[in-house]
Amino acid sequence: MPELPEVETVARQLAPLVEGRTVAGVRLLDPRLRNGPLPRLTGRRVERVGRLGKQVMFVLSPRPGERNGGGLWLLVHLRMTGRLHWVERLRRGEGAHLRARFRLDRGELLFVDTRRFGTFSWYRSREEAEPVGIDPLSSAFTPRRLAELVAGSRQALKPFLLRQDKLVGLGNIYASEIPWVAGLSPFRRVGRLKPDELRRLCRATRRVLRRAIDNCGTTFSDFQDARGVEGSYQRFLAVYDRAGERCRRCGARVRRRVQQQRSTFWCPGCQR
DNA sequence: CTTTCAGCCTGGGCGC
DNA sequence: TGCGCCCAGGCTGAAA
Repeated sequence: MPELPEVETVARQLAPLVEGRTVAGVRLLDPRLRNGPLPRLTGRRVERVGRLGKQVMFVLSPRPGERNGGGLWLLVHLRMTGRLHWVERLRRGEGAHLRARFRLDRGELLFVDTRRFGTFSWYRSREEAEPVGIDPLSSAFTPRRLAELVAGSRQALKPFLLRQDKLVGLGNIYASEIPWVAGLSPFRRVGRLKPDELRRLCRATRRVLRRAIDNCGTTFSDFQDARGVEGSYQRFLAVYDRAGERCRRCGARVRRRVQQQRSTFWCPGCQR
């Protein structure tokens, strides 16, 4: 479920609970999580918890006493239903869909994932871990840069926004919300957007994401952040999951259409 | 380059 | 209550 704001929320809430802690033990309960032998984590200190694209990033110290050993960048991709949950100690009833446990010197970090799409990956440097797409909240994301990304592309706006090799972090909800805020139709060919429209798109992207982060993300059925608290951005959703309802801006009926196998929501009245 | 399709999983909601 | 279908905040690889 998580897109950039939800992942950012998880990382921010996990950071004070986990940073500075030392890994005391790891148990992978789902063999699908391994796309290779996981390096030894025991004894490493969690230096930092953050977000890299749509993934939660754990920067781990070298193992004490290990020769030539360096730091480790562990990325957790939550995909659709993954959740990272910090607990003082595992209680009964928390075992459902538990896929991995990271025991710390205080508390425990649980990875829970109903649909089992989530993945772990690890790298030896920040550069290696860095995604190719641009982070829309970074200073590199400008109308000018956006113009370069869309140059010559015939792709429709909404599918384009989902491309992680161009922009990292957007998913199906925000890829519908952003065009609404920008007043652009999700079916517009991105290569044909005018400079003024690209500026609006750029600004809308940042505004939507910032506001979503300020509200701890969007919560539907199964998203919970690190403490089990829910986000509240869903009350700001203008079009997503609102097919048939009135557009707050122009009063027209919001519509839904399947675009590249995924639901797109938009207002035909004010998105051009 | 772009789109479509199937697949990876599990569960909730709906109509009958 | 049960069954079959559709839906789901992500992504990949193969094929058209």
